[in-house]
Order: sequence, then structure tokens, then C-alpha cells
Amino acid sequence: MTRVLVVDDEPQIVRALVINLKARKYEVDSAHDGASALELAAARHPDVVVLDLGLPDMDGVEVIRGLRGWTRVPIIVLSARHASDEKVEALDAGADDYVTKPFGMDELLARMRAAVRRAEPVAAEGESVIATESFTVDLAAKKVNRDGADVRLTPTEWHLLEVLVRNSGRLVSQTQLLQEVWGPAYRKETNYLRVYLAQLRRKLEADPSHPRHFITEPGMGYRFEP
Amino acid sequence: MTRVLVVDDEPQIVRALVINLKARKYEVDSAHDGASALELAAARHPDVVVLDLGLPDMDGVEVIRGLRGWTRVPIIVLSARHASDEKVEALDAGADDYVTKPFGMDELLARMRAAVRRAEPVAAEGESVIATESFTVDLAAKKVNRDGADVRLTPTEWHLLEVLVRNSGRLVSQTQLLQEVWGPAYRKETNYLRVYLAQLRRKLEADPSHPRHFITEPGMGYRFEP
DNA sequence: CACGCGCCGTCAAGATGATGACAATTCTCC
DNA sequence: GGAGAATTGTCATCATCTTGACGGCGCGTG
Repeated sequence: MTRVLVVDDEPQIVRALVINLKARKYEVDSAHDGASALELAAARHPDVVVLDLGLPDMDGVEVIRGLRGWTRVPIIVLSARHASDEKVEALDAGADDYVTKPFGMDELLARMRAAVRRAEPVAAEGESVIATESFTVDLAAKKVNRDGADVRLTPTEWHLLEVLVRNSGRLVSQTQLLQEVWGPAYRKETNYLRVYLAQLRRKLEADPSHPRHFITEPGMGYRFEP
Repeated sequence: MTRVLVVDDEPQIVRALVINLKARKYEVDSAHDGASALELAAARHPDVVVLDLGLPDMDGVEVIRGLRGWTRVPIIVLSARHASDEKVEALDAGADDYVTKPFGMDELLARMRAAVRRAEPVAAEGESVIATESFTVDLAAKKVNRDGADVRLTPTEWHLLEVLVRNSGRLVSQTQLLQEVWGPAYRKETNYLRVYLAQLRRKLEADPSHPRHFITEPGMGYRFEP
């Protein structure tokens, strides 16, 4: 879930934002001054900050600098002032976007989506490694390792493995496998599955004739068990 | 130097932007319709795109989608229309920012700086020297050293090496390599890859016919192993 | 309990497609 | 104009994919 930090000293603005954001399944924290904004940001690590520049305790630009000292979280500035120099100052201090009040909620939400989308891939470099007792699958690097050595998989083998691993523990029907790996025209070619499952087992299972991870569910499909 | 692509069908706007940008040491390309915009973007790989939505030949949102199909270059949309739904549509299609005409040049420039600043670090992550047993690659200095001597690489060779090294250990698909180095129009020209991989291997591998660092993953792509 | 049927795993061989080396041509920048 | 670089085309080789045939196993049925 996306976490938002809303910083504004006007309670009605905060309320409107919180209601709208929560309705759209954002997780929302709010602060009404710069000090608690910085504190909350550090404690909660939001995915995006919506920041009003007119705060009671400190200059909004200082808040931006305070955040930028340690995080690259997207910052969207709200401000009642249309003056160009203030926009320039905020943006150059490290803000990602600048929206003038009064603003349309749709627009603000769209700008938030844009900011979060941009930040995603940098933040979401999450390891996508699935491990079993005998081998590991690295989905991002497209690598399979067994006993410390990389296993060579053909493109089709890899694709099949990928679909099974992404549905770890779940049963995947034959039709679905065929459709995803070979395309919709091959939905009936169950031979392929038999051949390629056998190859995967030969390359990855300790005892290919007694598979522990690539399980056949007769009449239904196959299941990957980590 | 930062490269900008300006897309607008009004000559006076283009002229104003080009003059301002060049004065600030940007390298500027300009296009007056969507088709040539996409073409130029592919050919020149700008660091930021300034895009007017009202183009004669195609919908601006289509241009955004066309770009987003293969690149994450920041896109700043210009538009005369203040309508909220148009902003939302553009932003959700993948635009980074939306500025309504008439706009202040200072503000646009600040938004460009913000967009470029955000995009930068994704490319330049931390240490920029990658070493192998037989050679080292310095991404920042654009230098390759082997046995104490610098190796001369052609621009294309370097670009290819750079993409592979930035994805160290990960598999990079042929399409992705072709797209990043030669542009989206070359997605099918796998010859190029074969030729240039061979050249890189000849220059960098101890035994070019048995590569240890530039690994072919048949049917899938190539991988750089440090 | 024996039988037939459907489903699955195995195997081998031909068709297909990808790869890397080489050669020739065009392009680009001094 | 010339050298180096980039592009394009071709070809032999090899891995992969596809296909069909075969045998075993489990299950339901008579």
C-alpha cells in the first residue's frame, strides 16, 4: 500500500486530503508543522510527501532541504502563492512538483500517481529470489542456481519455470501454462508440458523421477512447491 | 550537457524555448509534430522532453504512450487547456509534469531541472568502477583499462558495454539492448548485437572465443559477469 | 479381479531458429 | 580523399523446439 505524508497547517485541507486519500486506499499520516513533518517522515518512510509551504514554525523550503538531506522521497508542494520565484525556489530545493491552491483533487491525485510511479523502480529493487532446499530462482536476474553453479535453461524452460514460480504453491492449470508460455493457439498441446516439465525436473530436481517441487496434479495442472 | 527535445507546432513558442534553453547551455532538438517527435527522441535520446499536447498529426497522449513504450525520459507537458481531466489523462499516460500556457519561463526551467535531477541518479548509482580479473570499467570517466593500458572503444561499443555493466549479473534481453543502444527502430536488428559483442569480446576478453564476462544466453539475451 | 481407457512420462529424430564469424558496403569525421 | 567506424548480408554450425510413438500407471467398470 502506498503511504502518504500530508503536511499542512490548515485543518480543513488536511481533512479533505485524508478523506480522499483513504478512500483510494492510501495509507495516510499527517503533520501540521515542519518539525513534526520531518519527524514523521523519518519514522514512517512515506512513499510520497504532500507539503504545504506556509507552515507556522519553519519555512517550507527548509522542510524540503531537511527531507532531501537523507531521502529521495517524492515531494509535491502545495502553495497558495502563484509567484514564479517561489516555485523556482521550491523546485530547486528538491521538490518534485508544485501545485497552487486552490487545486483540483483529481489533478493532485494524478500528480501523486505520477510521482510515485517514477520513484517506484528505484525503490522497488526488491530481491525476487525464491529458494528451495536444492536450488534458487532469481527472477530479476533470470538465473537459476543449484549447488553453487548456475543452471542453463532454454528460453522456453525459463518461461515455464517463471510462470510456475510466480504462482508458488498455487496450482496452475495446463491451459494457463500453455497459454502463457506458448500462446493461446497451443492450449490443447499438453505434450509440450510433459516434455518441458520433464526437462525442468531433470535439471532441477534432486531425484527427477520423484519430484518434490514440480508437482503434477493429475487432470488439472502443475504446482511449484518451494 | 543536457539534451532537450521541444515538441510544439507553434513556431514562436519553439523559438522562444530554443533561445532560452540554448542560452542556458542546453542542447536542443525540436519537432513540430508527433511523428517527428518520436523519431527524434529515438535518434537523439534526449534527457528531457517538453511536449505540447495540441499537435497537428496525432493526439499528444499518444505521443506520451509512444515514448513510454521504450524510455523513462522525463516528459513535461505543455498545454493551453486548463481542464483537469486532460491533466489527469496526460499524467496517467506517463507524463511527469503538466504546465499550462501561458507559462513563466523561469518556472518551466525549474520544472525541467527538477525532472532531470530526478532522472539522473537512476543512471548513476553509487560506485562507477566495475572490475573483473582481466579489466576494469570506469563508468564515470568512460574509461576501460586492461593490463594497465586504456582500451579504445568506439561510441557504440562503449554504449553497449555501459548498458551491460549497469545491469551487472542480470540478463539483458536483446530487445532491451538494441533499444537502449540503437533506439526502438532497431529492435529486430540482432545482427548488430552479434557484431558488437564480438568486438567487445575481442577487445576485453582474455580468450574471445570462450568469453567469461560477456555471456550469451541463447534465445534470451546477454549478461555481463564481473 | 481382469480389462480397457485416459493421462502422464520418456525417448528419439527431423524441422526450425539462433548464433558467431566473416566479408563487403556505406557512412562519418578528419 | 582517406581511415576508421558503422551497417548490412551471408553462411555453417549448433542448440532448441516440435512432433510422434511407446510404455507405465492409476482408475473406473464390468
